[in-house]
Amino acid sequence: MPEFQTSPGMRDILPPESARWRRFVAAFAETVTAAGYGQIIPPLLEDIGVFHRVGEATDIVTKEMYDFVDKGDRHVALRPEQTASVCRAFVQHRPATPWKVWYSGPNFRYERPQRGRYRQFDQVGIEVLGANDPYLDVEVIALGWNFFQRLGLQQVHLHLNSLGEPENRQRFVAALQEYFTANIERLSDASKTTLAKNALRVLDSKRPEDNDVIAGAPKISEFYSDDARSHFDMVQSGLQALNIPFTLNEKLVRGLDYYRHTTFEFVGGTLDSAQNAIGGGGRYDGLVEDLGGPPTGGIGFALGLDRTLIACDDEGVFASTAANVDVFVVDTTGGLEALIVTQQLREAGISCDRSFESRSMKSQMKAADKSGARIAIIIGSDEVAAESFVLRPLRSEDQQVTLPRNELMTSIMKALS
RNA sequence: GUGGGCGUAGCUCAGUUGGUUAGAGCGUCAGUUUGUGGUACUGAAGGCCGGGGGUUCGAGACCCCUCGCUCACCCCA
Repeated sequence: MPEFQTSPGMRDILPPESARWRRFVAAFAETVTAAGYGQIIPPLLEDIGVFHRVGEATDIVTKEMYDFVDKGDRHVALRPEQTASVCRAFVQHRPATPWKVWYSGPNFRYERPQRGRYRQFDQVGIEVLGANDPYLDVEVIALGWNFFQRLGLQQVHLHLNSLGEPENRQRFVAALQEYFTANIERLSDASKTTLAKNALRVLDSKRPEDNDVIAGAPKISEFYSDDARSHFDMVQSGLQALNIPFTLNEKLVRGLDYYRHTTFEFVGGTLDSAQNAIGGGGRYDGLVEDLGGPPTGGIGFALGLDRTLIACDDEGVFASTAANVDVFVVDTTGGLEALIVTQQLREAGISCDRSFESRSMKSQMKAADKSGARIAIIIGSDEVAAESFVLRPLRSEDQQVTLPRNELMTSIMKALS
């Protein structure tokens, strides 16, 4: 074991996996920029109040934040998620609405790591601020859906719920509180603790002994106002119009307190572990106001990179690919020829690589093969003397040819085209 | 934070009831006469057996502690 290793829950993303990450983010960026979303790059660090304001009763904010006091006595925290930062940015800069943005990058939560759950984990996501149209909810969900399709995922399930308006939600929570309190002896010990903090979250319990009690609990749908119900109806009919399948799930309460109306979660079909939620989001009207801004509707989602890639692996799609170059330069005269030729090729926009440390030709040819290059340029003492070079195809049966050095660039361009 | 499993070469793993210089495959590097890859053969490098302490004549194997990974709870992406 080396003396130093990555901190728990944090890891190095090495090639070729890192290239896959880049392609993932690029695919996401293309999907959402094509829908009019611009990128926001918020800081990793925020005043801790930004996060406190949005989730007083959640573990994410109360127990899992990486927070510290900086040299200027500011109490700051590494962001545990990006929605709060986006809303803070909205309040700070007051862009024209509707403000449609996307982001990608790492977030930090101090949790016990396990597969698909890391202390530093990457998410991509979108947020829209300043519009309440239920069809916007549908657009947002559809963009997430489209992205999964684009990756090639076939077994993603969309779970959908509505938490109604704040007042509906409050009455619902009160009813839950009353119900669970009346049945408290039937709850698991862990759920009793949860109940004391947040009755809503008891619905999330995965402990089998809680199943019966939860099944008999009040339903949020019994508490919807007319507006909440019609908003939700429009979301559902919009999804149906787009042929996006979904499952209504009244137990879907989400982890953060700021959600109103529509909430949804994307679940990987092949993942049966506890980390099967690959993405989720919802409407959070009121969050901007909590951060000191005007009343502003908002909706968005975040997708976990790791979990989505795990789902990709399980389905055998969006595979990791090795970095390849087009040309490999073999130089047995000491390396200066390779130095010059690779420079020329790169200036011409042709990807190429070479060996170092004057290895044997055989060794360099092996490296050429492994590099994925389609052609090798071979330069030995004969070629230097004759001002020529050997162009050897590596992926076809074609014979290698010896050509004058001044035809190097044109012949390679031709061979690659 | 709570509980279970695991921790041997870069990677995947073997290591018999504790017994002498710790093994394999893959990978890496080098060779298989003359300047040429993918196959084959040969060889080499590479391990304080996660770390610390203990039991023992003797520990990779047993015990304790610790660190890390992993699974479940919890939480959530």
